[in-house]
Amino acid sequence: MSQTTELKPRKRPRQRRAQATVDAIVEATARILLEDGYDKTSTNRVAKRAGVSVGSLYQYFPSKEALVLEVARRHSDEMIGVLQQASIDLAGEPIPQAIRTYVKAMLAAHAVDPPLHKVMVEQVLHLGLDNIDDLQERARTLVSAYLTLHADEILPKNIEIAAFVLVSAVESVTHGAVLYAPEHLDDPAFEDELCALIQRYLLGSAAD
Amino acid sequence: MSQTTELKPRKRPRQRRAQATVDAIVEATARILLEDGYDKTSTNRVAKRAGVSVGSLYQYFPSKEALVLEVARRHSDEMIGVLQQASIDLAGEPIPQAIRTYVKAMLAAHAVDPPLHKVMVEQVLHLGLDNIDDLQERARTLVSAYLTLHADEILPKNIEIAAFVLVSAVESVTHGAVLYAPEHLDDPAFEDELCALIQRYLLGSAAD
Amino acid sequence: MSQTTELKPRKRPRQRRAQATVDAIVEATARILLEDGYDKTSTNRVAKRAGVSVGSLYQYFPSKEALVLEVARRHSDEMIGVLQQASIDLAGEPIPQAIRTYVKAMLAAHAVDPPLHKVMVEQVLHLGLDNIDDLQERARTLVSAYLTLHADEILPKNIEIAAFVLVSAVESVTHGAVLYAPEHLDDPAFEDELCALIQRYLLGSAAD
Amino acid sequence: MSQTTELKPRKRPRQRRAQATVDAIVEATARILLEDGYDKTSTNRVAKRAGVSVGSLYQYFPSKEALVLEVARRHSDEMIGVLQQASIDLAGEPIPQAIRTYVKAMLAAHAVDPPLHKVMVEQVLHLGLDNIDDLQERARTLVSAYLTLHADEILPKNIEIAAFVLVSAVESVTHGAVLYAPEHLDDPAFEDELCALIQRYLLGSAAD
DNA sequence: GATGAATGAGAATTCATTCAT
DNA sequence: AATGAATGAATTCTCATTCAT
Repeated sequence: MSQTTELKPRKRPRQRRAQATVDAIVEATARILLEDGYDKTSTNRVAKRAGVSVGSLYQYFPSKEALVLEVARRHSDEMIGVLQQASIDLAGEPIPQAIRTYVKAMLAAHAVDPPLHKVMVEQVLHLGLDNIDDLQERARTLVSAYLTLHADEILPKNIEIAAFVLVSAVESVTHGAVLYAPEHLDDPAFEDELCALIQRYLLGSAAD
Repeated sequence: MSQTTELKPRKRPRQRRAQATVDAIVEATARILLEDGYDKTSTNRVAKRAGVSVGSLYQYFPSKEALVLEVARRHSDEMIGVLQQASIDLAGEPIPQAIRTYVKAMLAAHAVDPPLHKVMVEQVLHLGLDNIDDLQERARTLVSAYLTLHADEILPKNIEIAAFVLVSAVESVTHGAVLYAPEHLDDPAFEDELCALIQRYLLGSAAD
Repeated sequence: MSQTTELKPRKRPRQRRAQATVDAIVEATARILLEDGYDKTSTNRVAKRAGVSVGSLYQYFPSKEALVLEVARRHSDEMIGVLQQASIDLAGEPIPQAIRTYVKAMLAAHAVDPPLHKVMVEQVLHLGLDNIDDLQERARTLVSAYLTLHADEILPKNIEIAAFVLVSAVESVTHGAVLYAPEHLDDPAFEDELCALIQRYLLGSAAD
Repeated sequence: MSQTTELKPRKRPRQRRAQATVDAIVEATARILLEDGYDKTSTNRVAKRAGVSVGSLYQYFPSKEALVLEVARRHSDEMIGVLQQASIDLAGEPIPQAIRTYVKAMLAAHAVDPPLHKVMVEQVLHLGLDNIDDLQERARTLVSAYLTLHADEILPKNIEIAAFVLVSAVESVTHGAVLYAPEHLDDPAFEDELCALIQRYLLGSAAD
């Protein structure tokens, strides 16, 4: 499970034509990953689907893993982008509103491309890429900072554990909904319930 | 991602010697899975490690996937066993105690064999086996039943959503601890915090 | 030029069928090497020519290089066998006769399979196999020992250098004849001339 | 082993800048050849190392082989240059002195660039280039001519064979020293021994 | 029942060479 | 003249699976 293979993209495309090639390759990878999963995603097939030669693929990506990693990175970046946006608003908000912002952001992040997200989690996890955890790590940092600022308003004493619990809980509930119960995602009752979970955890039932 | 391959073990071993063979194969699989991950777990290697010929392996397992699935099934069975045990006690307990029982059970279930659990999740998820979700499904049933019985004592109105949220939250926090923060597992403060999360979610802060 | 690839044969064939397979593979390799040289000797082609599958080839040889090395080893062994035979006779003979024995042996060794020898030297040298030098090394040891015993009968004072010069000279003249002037090989005058070269080097012209 | 590829340099560079480009390419080839051997010497890599584009490389060399051949040709030319120099002196010298001149010249020729020489022999021989033999051929001509002039002063009767034996012997002893025992190259005893070998071969021990 | 030799489709990857810009 | 993106045939090697012994 060690990583001997090179994982970083090989060279930056300089010409516009090259950038188009790279994009086509990455998109083809994502599509095949979605259709048939990691094991059946062969580099030759990706190349053919992208309308380029395998050679071109290897000009920009040193290995199949690097290629898939790039797909993961792009997806992860999009999800993180959504979170980042929220983190700005959130900072100045009072707790109940901040909770709502946070939950909405996590739901929105997971809504970016649920099928792709599912593939990343189920098919690509074993590559050992940290992109997926990236989101949680950033969320943890964000929440930790916020809770520290509001330490005397909340019930939990150990902020580190609280942040871990809170982020894990929201992530997994959201995540579970994406994977197994997508109908919950559009249900406002579901969002409310998640907010309630956190709010009571942090503040007790007083706020209700 | 469709499943064309046969997944069930081929035939029950009837003689004791045959049972020993099967066990050796399954254990060798688990060990190799742990050491090198799914991709590097080849049937020939498993056979050699188990001290039998590939032919024998295929006498009992119709495919590599079936083999890995059996490892997953055994692991899953153990975890579910732990939960089952708790579900008996839990039924008659008042909410705060039931929560404690449930959380302890989930922590215990994840403590059965954390490294193997990690491998199952990271390396084997993509086989599309439902074993892993099995635990959650059973937990959901259990929790759902319990909450229905205590419906008028708890804050959440929609029991289905509540059960989903609660089970997902506990599972993922536990799970996250197993994978990324094992030090939390032995920390009683961590267990307390998880109990607090649920208790306040169900009852508000009154119980504190 | 470093050797990261595994070079030793993978596993000994145990059944007779397997031994036949291995032999077929090695012989096919030699034939293709002779016909088209190292670069065009592909493992798939060898397998097809040997009437087996590539898989079988890789069951016994871990790499293309290992395969070619085995051809070299077998060839080298044959040549060394011829030398070994002579070394027994040679030990007890007086110098002029020993020279004749040695020269005859070297010519015979190079006559084992001249075309294959040529291929080994021209196509396979770059693998860094020491088999080829093996012959010279053994010859050097043999000559060194003999010269030491007869040290007071010969002109050269430094036995190590004398052995080096003598072995190199005979080897290369023989070798050169094999590669570029095969007509010399059957010419008794050529053999005589080689003997003369050594004899005068060791004893001066007295012996003529 | 037939040569379908074009081997001659494509076009003479006319401008000085172009000549510099060609030189850079050839030098880069030599360096990579030295570092990593023939197989790992790719045209793209050579181009990058030379600081030009592959396209430019193919402007001057029609194939990889042609490129390597040019390196060989330059090296060979240098070695031959050394020999040529000696051949002028040698012509008028008496035998013992001529032998010394010849041996010195061969040692000097092999000292031009031993590592490159080794690469040429070990890595490039299989291209079937005759450059390497060039040196021997010229040496043979030179020696043949000299021996013919001095036919009645020497022991060997068959001048052709004598020249072959003599040139092969000196070449291979020198060559062997370059490849496997470079410490001998600077040892005057080694040079003396080589001279002795030839002198006694041609004249008997009288001259000692 | 067991063995392990044999299979061969298929995967990843390279690299000499071309050609549009 | 130069560039470097693109090509794709070809190569090495793996591994799940079968089947004769």
